[in-house]
Amino acid sequence: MDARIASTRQKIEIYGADAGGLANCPIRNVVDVISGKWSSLLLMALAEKPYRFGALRRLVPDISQRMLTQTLRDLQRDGYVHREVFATTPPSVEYSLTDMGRSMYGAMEHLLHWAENNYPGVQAARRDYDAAAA
Amino acid sequence: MDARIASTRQKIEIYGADAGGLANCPIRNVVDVISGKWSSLLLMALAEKPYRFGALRRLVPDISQRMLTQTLRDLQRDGYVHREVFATTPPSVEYSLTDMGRSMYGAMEHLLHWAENNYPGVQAARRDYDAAAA
DNA sequence: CTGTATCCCCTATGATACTG
DNA sequence: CAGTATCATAGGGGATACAG
Repeated sequence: MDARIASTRQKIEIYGADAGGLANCPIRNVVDVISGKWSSLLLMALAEKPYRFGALRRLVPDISQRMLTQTLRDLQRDGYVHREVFATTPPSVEYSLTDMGRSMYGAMEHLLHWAENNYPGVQAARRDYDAAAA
Repeated sequence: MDARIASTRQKIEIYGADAGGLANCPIRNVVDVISGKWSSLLLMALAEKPYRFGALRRLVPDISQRMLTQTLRDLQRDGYVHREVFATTPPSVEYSLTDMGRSMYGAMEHLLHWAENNYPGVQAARRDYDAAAA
């Protein structure tokens, strides 16, 4: 048997069923964060340069304040985003990618680019599927 | 202004706010599918070789039949997975990656590998964050 | 300016039972 | 074997109001 097959099967079995179920699956733990409704957009923004809270809000106009706060906190908790408070009046807070955040973004960037370049193909497949179903 | 910044800002503004909101965002449309609870695991499996329905079920033991069916159908609809029915008795169905599926998986693979290799760092960041909060 | 605190809804997922 | 149908549930996400 191909070693790669055994390897992947093992990974799936390990992370799929046993202790803690998927809770301990690295893939799940990382993908979960970037799969939030706003995470990829915010990571894209912060990959360019640091932004303040209000600036991010303007950049992603239809995000609610609650979700902006929460998504940033989640990204910070996992070590992707650094939060720095400046004791100005009124206070300002700047968000930026950590080294780990940049590293992770470098890995997910491939997928984002694929999405942009191949979206027409996905749309076409979807149309075909829906047409066949009708 | 850096052209890359303008480019990304434009993307975010385009996909963030206007016609249809995020509904027409390529990134969202692609990431949504792979961000399902089981999608990445199933894509990993099918990237190795084609599998039959029951085999996938055994490979990912804690997926419900309902979710296996639905996830596979979603992946098929977007053109990542091919579904082939064999007129045996009882009938058997084989799932495999399409060319587009393999292409997409090649792009997301970077992230999956990053996750496996850097999960300890994420866990550490999480511990630190939680410890500081307590 | 940068958040928290509530309330509410909707969708994703699960459990179970049934079918060609 | 490979699904579909139905019911139930938890949590993600939005709207709004309040606070340091």
